[in-house]
Amino acid sequence: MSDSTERETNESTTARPVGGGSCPECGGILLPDHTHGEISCGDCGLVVHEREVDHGPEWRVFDLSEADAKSRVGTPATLLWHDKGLSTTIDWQDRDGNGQLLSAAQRRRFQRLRVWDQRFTAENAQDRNLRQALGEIDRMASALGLPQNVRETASVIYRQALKRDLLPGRSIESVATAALYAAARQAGIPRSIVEMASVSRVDEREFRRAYRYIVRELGLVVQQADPSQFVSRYASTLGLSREAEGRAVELLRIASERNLDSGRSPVTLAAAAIYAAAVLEQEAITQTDVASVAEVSDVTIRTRYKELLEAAEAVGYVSSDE
DNA sequence: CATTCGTGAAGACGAAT
DNA sequence: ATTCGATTTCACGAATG
Repeated sequence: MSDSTERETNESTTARPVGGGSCPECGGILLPDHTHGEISCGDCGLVVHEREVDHGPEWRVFDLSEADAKSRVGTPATLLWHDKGLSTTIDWQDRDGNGQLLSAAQRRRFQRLRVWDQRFTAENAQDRNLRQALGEIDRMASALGLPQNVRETASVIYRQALKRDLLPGRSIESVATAALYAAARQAGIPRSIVEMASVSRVDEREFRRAYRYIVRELGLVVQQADPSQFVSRYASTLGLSREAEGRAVELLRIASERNLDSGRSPVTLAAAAIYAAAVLEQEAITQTDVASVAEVSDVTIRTRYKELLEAAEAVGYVSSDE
């Protein structure tokens, strides 16, 4: 786990741009985005790392996802492999109930039956899995007010996790939550980890673990959430003015210029900026109010909002009084 | 009296060894 | 598996208004 793990609060991981290639999910053309150093599928919009995609005839992988990378060679037969053939219900031996060998014609016949048997059990199991997951994604997305396109992206991510056999050992619910969280961030309308956990049936810990896992294994590119994306939502539930909201965003911009945002949670920064902006606009809200809306502690707001104000003064955005 | 401020200790987490 | 560093939180008391 060297370079592909990305702290939620950190900058995006590096990826080398490349042209061509096809989407591992839907087979569409991959489009390089040079400004972000990432690649996305022109058809389904999935964002993937270049690192794990074909770069030529050589297979060269630098981290521990070698097995996954190799799994991309050859036909995608994962549909048939969901249980690794461990639960075959038709005996593999070409013998009848008395141990006699079957005739050639019967052997062929049973061979076909086996194939169909596996297809049915595999597809049914995956269908059930997918149906439940999609239902959960829909439910959580509604509760969080996330639009349809985010749900679709989440379902694409979930399908890929399912296809890549990432589900065993993890609950459907945790992966569904993780997929939705990632999709919301990719769409630029993030929800906080706490918000996700509050509508999910799994706790924060489990969902975070699943999220790390699928991001790493799927090579998902999820940019750092912009703190200002939380501002308008929190500001409006607090009943702040447009002016205060604008100031909060400006404070965040200044903070980011001075690298005050590295290593800090976007939610914390947003909360601090909102409070600082309210002070500047002389709108009466308490640290506790902001803390409860953003679901961070008031202590953290204290430590951050002063930093923001200092930075703003240094730039001359506000004078030292007020 | 409510709110804000300051501080030390503690928990959690990712990164590195 | 354990350590390390940074961030966030908790708990408390003092200051402010």
